Amino acid sequence: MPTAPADKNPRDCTIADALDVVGDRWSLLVVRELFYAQRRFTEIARNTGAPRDILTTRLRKLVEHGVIAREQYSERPARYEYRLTPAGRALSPVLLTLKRWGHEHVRGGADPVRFDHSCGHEFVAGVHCTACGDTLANDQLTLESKE
Amino acid sequence: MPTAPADKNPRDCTIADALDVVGDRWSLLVVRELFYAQRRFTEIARNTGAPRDILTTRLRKLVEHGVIAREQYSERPARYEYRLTPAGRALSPVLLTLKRWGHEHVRGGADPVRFDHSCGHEFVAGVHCTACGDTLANDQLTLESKE
DNA sequence: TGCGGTCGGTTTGATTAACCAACTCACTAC
DNA sequence: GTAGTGAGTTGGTTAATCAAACCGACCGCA
Repeated sequence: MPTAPADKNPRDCTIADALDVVGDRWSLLVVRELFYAQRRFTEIARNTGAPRDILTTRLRKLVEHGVIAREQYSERPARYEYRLTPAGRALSPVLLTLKRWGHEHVRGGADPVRFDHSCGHEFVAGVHCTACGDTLANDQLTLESKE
Repeated sequence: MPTAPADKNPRDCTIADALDVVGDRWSLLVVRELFYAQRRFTEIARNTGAPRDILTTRLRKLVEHGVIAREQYSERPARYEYRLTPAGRALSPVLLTLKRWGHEHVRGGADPVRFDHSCGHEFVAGVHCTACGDTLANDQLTLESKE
């Protein structure tokens, strides 16, 4: 990866922007559950392990940032479920690259959860340049900070 | 955040494993700085905005998990710097997908930091299946949980 | 010999957030 | 009418966070 000039204040950076929204212990696990089509508060709480009050604040924050949407599925009693918005669905590359990293560099052995790709093989995420299609290798990126 | 709340992670999942290591507000920003070759405590503190004491605990945790290494670069006075290990370098796909998401779904407008790929175009990260090479599209993944 | 500055932290003390258990409210089903 | 469920709230406690000050070992300069 590229090198950057030493600035004096925290960087103006879209990685930081992304982390402001999903850079805590629970948010990405909530998004994971919604990818698994677990849309209900209680299911999400159970599958993530997040305390219920924290989950409440995280869900609100994610709704506020347009990552998920809260929809009523029952009038009486009032019951709600959560769904990914397009912005939320766009997080799949982040989850898939994290999954691979967690598998290869945190946990050894077999991954307890496998995704199969429509090509017939297990899905393992790789990253490529959307312009030329080449898989990313070391030292191929140059920083172009804009003034 | 440092301590994972007593094994409350009901889903056995390598995404959660990854987040146990880098799923807090500062860790990925630290890794970002190391990608930018900012290796010193003071530089990392300045460029991330992390409080110095928090940075101390995060750096120790990342060393502990093998993401970064602490190396002495001066005997007297004793001075240290941090470097990415191969595991740390393997986080680039996570940072690049987060960067794209932050740009497209959190901040509008131009990305303040651009990477240029060796192909001559701006680098925008895409995700593909490492088996067949196809770019990921919706509804191509099937869950294969193993019991 | 003294003065200012750097580096890599640690300490302090106040604020904030996370956590957990128990509780509510509005129902449904028995 | 008792039990259970879903989606949260509430209260009390612990733990993490933060900004700012402090520290020790140097280094450069005069």
